[in-house]
Amino acid sequence: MLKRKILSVREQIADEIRSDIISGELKPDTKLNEHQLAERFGTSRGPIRDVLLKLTKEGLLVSRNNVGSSVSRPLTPEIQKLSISIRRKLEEYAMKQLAGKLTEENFQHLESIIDDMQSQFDNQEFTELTKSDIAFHQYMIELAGGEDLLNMWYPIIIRMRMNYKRIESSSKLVDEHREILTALRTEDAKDAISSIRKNIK
Amino acid sequence: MLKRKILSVREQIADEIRSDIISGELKPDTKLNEHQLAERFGTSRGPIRDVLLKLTKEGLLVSRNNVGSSVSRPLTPEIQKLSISIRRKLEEYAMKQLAGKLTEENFQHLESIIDDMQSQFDNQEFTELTKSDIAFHQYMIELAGGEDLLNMWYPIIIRMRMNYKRIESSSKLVDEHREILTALRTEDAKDAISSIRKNIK
DNA sequence: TGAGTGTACATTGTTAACAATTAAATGACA
DNA sequence: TGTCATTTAATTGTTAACAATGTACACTCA
Repeated sequence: MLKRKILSVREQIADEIRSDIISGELKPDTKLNEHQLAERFGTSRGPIRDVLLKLTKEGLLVSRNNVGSSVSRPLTPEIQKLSISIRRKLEEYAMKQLAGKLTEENFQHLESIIDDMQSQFDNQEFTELTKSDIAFHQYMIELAGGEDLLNMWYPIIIRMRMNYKRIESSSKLVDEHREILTALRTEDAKDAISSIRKNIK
Repeated sequence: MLKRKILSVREQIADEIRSDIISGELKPDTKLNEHQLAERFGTSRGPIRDVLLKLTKEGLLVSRNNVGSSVSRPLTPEIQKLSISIRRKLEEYAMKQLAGKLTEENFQHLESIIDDMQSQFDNQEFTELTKSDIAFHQYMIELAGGEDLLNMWYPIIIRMRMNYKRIESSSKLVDEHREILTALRTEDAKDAISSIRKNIK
């Protein structure tokens, strides 16, 4: 049985603003007005401030005291490259922990995400596809290292996605993820690691 | 001339709670009560909530909806090891950027931090010493990669410091930092990288 | 006795009014 | 006309009251 995750109001608001940023709907340097956001989501400014603080800590926003929050600029190519190498290290670690250790329930969950990805790709819903991609890796990260690993991983990957274009140019993405699952079924971590290496670039 | 940094009320509160956590005064699993904290710092609960959210994003606290925040447990040895290797990657990157490129003003600032460290070590003020240690590296990280690099680096190092004991057992710490500065004066990044490698363990 | 239910309390979540700060617009003066 | 001071408006920061939620304890009933 698939357990439905309950999201708090603030988490839902955060998700929506995150989507707007990685989809490019909110462009870099756009200033976010607390009052306007409160109106848009039908809440007071309190929860909005919480969300802005959270997104700032994730690197998606830049905040200045008494001035406000605005959308971050994309990473420089150097930092982007560094981020990729760090993401690799984190996910290779996760693969090593998980290889041959996933339950059937885990596989089912991951496969259902891949199914989502397939239909999102077919329908050219690239923002949703990006979110599914993140969800897939996030699920494994959490399984492998819990909240601590997630706390290291998440800000890095979410920030990288701000200048993510590859997803529109390649149809191999879904296959790559199927390959990761196949590799994880074996005890040997080497296959898993090489499959994740292929996927992260 | 040394510019004095102005800290907002919330930043000061965050600093103090951070200190309490890395010093061990606030032990793992201790629950933080918003009302009590508000009273302690003479503010309302609003700013306190902001701080708790920030520290949660840094990994020092764990929060559950409608329940509250409590101090995180130390990292497992595996994750700690992984954190060290990532921190190395980040700081080696910084060294590569900075070698031979620091201004005299930069050196002065870093040397003044080392002086602080020396006197804190002499007076056995280990919590303050840890904070100076962080400040030293943080200054370089910010110079090398700005806010983006800092956002990746900070949660990792601050979380690691929760189980930091080495600082009490070694007197080489101050010397190691002097060596880093010496290495940074040369153009060749290799010395800088090897000196930072020695320091991070 | 003990599983389940209900109630009271403590704590977090939300709201709207108010204060403080910043950025923009206005006007005075050289 | 251009620069600087002053005022004004918009925005963020803070507060305290109120609402919603979760926890702990007492109670019921088999």
